Amino acid sequence: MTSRHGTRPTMKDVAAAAGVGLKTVSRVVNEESGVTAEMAARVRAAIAELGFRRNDSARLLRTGRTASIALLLEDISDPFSSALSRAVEDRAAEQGCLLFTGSSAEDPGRERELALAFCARRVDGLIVVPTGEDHRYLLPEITSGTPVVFLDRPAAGIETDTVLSDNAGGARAGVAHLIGHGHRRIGFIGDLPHLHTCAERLRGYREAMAEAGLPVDEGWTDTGPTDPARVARAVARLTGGPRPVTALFTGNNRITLAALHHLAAAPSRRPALVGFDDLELADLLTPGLTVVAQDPATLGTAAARILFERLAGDGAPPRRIEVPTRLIARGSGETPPPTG
Amino acid sequence: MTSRHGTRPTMKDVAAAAGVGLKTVSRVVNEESGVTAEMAARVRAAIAELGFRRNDSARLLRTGRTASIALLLEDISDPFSSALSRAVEDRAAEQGCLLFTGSSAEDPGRERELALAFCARRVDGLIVVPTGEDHRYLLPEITSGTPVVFLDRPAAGIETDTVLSDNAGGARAGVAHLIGHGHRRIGFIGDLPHLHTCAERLRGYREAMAEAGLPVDEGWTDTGPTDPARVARAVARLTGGPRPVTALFTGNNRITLAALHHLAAAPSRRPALVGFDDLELADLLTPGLTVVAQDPATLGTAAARILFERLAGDGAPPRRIEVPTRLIARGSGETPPPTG
DNA sequence: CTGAAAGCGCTTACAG
DNA sequence: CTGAAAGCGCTTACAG
Repeated sequence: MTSRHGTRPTMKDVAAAAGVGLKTVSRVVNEESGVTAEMAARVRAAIAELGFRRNDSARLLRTGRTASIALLLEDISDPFSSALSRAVEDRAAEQGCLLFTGSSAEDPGRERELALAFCARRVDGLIVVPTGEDHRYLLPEITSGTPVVFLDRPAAGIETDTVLSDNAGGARAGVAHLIGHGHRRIGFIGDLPHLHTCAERLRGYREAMAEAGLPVDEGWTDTGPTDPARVARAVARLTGGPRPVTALFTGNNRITLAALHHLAAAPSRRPALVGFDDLELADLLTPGLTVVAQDPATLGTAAARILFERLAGDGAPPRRIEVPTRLIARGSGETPPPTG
Repeated sequence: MTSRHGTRPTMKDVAAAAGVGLKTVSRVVNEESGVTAEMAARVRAAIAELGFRRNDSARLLRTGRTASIALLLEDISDPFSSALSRAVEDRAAEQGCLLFTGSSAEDPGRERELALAFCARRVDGLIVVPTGEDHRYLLPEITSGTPVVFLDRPAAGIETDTVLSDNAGGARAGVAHLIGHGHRRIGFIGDLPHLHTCAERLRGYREAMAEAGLPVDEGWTDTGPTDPARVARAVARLTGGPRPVTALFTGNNRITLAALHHLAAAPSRRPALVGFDDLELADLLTPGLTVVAQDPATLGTAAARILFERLAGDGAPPRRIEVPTRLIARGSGETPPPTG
């Protein structure tokens, strides 16, 4: 191997070393037929001697594809996001595609910047867990032929393929579960109300209450930033006072976490609790945490499948897929309200 | 915007539309100086009209960089991996680099395939959490000028930059903590013993025992695949029989998890427990889980920093960085052994 | 200030 | 079977 540090041999170098034409090298590298054994051997020897490895970026420029897709998440370090990521990666690998990942950190400006950077690289397709409230900036990219699939939340301002959890249905089932265990005064703590997921889960809460003929007190719902202190205040407010709620529905994993921490620190009588999103040690808590679990593997797989169908030429109108959630009863949602 | 579906305008198209030379378009797009305001305006109008967006992949082919790095993990959906990923992504973003991520799924063949695929794309650099036992396949890539940093575990067969947790020191501190609380018979359950992390943590265990003058019984250490059933058997064996251990040190997050599940199901007297790696709800368990926590943010940041220093021309000999761990006492590691 | 030519490392389309 | 030419979309180096 005679490659100098920092200088990679090219097909041209291989061709010169083997004393053949460039195209013959290309044929051998790509295992195309129609090269005599003797020629192929000479080329292979030169490849080994020079330590040649094809530059796929150059190859793909000519080909017109990049054999890569991008996944834009809120935060890759969040368990839900990383589970999505693994599912998307596995589908991409099946298609011979590499995966870019990026975290918007809930910043719409960063989301836009990253999405456009991926498009500028000409990724074959883009999957976005959106944060921003206006995605029209992606319209030119989509029109130009870069398929975009929205995941977990719908796009705002454009019609595109979308894969969502059954947020309203899941929340409805979770709240109905609490009602089924005798609760009448149930609180809802969510994150930012303008986010689709929060709005839908709140809708599910209201539907379950309405279906059971239960009134919803003005003060029983509390939405705002996912800040532990704010969630703690909300829990304290809803479960305190003269007529406290007897059960809580928490709108996502981080809110559930913050609520659990607050409740653990305040050893007064605990409300029943059902949380949206599963947590890793949920079954080992005392009581076990009852959750409405999302299915990130199915969500990610569905988004990737649609993307690759679009890449294969599927030109049907935008699709919207809703993935079911699953109620997992473990104890915290099955405690009855205090008698009297 | 007149771009037809699937056909993107190029600089050539813009040049033709604006009636200027290609290089003038390039100058405007790259905000180079030396273009008259009138020319620039004409170009900008054409860009807007055609919906032109520079193809960065083509640009980077000419430039010789790809402004992308790759992070090869064991499994992006693992919390430790995804935390590393976020840290690396943030450092990459500071450098204007996009990030490829890939999961080897503990398959050395897959690791090799992915690593070489990233190199074939000519990523500017590669960070690898290795699974395989021989990394000499990366030697030609490194020689050719692609810097590689190993993270969490060292490379086998090549000298490269490496960023590790203080595995032995962390385990030693965890086991010493148990000894400090009166335990004399302490078990160690790890994953595959040929993995550097497992070997080092086992070494730390032995050192702590030796430092305290305590013998280590042959049967007190148990290593093998991270399979919940195997871990459960190990826990049952170590904590059962006529002379059970009174405390356990578990070698990583998944083993701790499996051990906790087994102990929760077997309501006999619980051994004291310290686990390597922190878990999200660890503080809410009863008792709280005492852990030796790694610092994935610092690990990922350190690996990325070294990589970018190499890219900036640092030619010093390979470095090895060790990141400290932190003992977090929460209850499970502070229970004394049964008296008598 | 402006632009035609050559080239990044490959593949495509086409002759011999 | 083999290879010279042209081109992917851009930048670099160099004239005008």
